[in-house]
Amino acid sequence: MKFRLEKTDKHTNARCGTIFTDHGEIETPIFMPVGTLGSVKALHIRELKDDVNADIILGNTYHLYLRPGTEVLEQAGGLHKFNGWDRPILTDSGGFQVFSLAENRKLTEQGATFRSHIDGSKHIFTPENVMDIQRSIGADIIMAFDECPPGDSDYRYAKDSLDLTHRWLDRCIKRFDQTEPKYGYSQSLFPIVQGCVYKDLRERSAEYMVSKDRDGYAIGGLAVGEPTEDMYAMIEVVNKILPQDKPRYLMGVGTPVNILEGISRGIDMFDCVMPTRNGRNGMLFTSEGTINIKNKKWDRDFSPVDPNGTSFVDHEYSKAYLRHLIKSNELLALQICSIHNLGFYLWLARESRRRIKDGSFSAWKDNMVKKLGRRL
RNA sequence: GGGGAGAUACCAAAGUGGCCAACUGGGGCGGACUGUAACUCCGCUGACUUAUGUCUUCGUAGGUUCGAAUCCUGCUCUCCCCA
Repeated sequence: MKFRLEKTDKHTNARCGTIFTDHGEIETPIFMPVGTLGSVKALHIRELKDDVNADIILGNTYHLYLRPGTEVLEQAGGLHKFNGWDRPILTDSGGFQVFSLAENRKLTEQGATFRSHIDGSKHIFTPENVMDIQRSIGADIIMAFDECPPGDSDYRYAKDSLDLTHRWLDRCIKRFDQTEPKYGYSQSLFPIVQGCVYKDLRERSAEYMVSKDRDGYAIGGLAVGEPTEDMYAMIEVVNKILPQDKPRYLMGVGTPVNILEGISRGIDMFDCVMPTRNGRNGMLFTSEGTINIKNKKWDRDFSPVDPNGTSFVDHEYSKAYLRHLIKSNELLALQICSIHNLGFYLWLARESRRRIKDGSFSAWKDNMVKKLGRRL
């Protein structure tokens, strides 16, 4: 995997570039739809490609390991062959799942033990087996196994957690570098900067990650309960240290405003469940603000779902019809909402890229941030 | 014609003397959701009120009782079975 930095904004730290993988190019800034179980919920690959126009999607180590399991994935020839997606894939390591399944987890130096949410069976993740599993899944970009502490962790906990994440990273890298890809194309391992909301920890973590000289770097442990301003501050702290010539991935973030603020602070890659999950729950993101399509006020609004939208669902369906579908529990509603939201997120990333290129990003972004926070 | 059962809030359905403005579903209204255990979760849903509270409700008209959705009587309506 290679990254080419193409332009940096004059007024902000925003930048654009291209990531080259064996499954194709990714133009940054980019938003990556989340496809936890090997599928972006409610969408066909055709819609992802032709309508949403996603360059890369995510998969999740934790979920895919539990089901269908690495044997099936290996027999299939990797996740790309299994799900038919021939563009790049990134897999998360499962570190976040260990955090979000807090009741069942147990962290030790060796790794994390947890119980399957499917059948209650006991499992262990270690830096080594998480690398092996991600080799079997075969994503183009794979993530280090980290601990993701809660946003309100105290300094002591944050520091111990960070040290553990760093020791685990060394083991991840060792195992990764000792093993080969299984399907004939290359994979890249991204370390994950942690450190909660503590500046010195974040700086130390970023410096440690950079010393490992990998193809790209992720910032994790943000948008996990800490104030938004703290999140922005941490991004700034970390991005001062991360190298210019490598992509930076802000994990799990976020709202459209979060993404614009992230871009203007030098983030290149984002992922978030928000467009799909919130979409399935009736929340639509538009360039004018946020809509709860379930609200009664839309029941006779026959205007298009989003007149400014880029996907066909935005023009083919009306708000009133979409409201009717979601109130009636029709599956089509989930599809329309998900396509719309992903289309919007991808548009937001592409428009940012275009604006960075032509020099109009800063003013446009300030104006967009004002509009995007609105509730319609 | 004979026999039986029942009428409770938007719908369905508990409740058979005080803890009942009334369980529980559904529907309705609103909210939440940030590296997806999520077509999920959480509120509200008689009226007025921020709330305490006050007022009006369990087919209908009376009655018994300190007290009635609950007991008694009349009326109205609905359903089932047999002819």
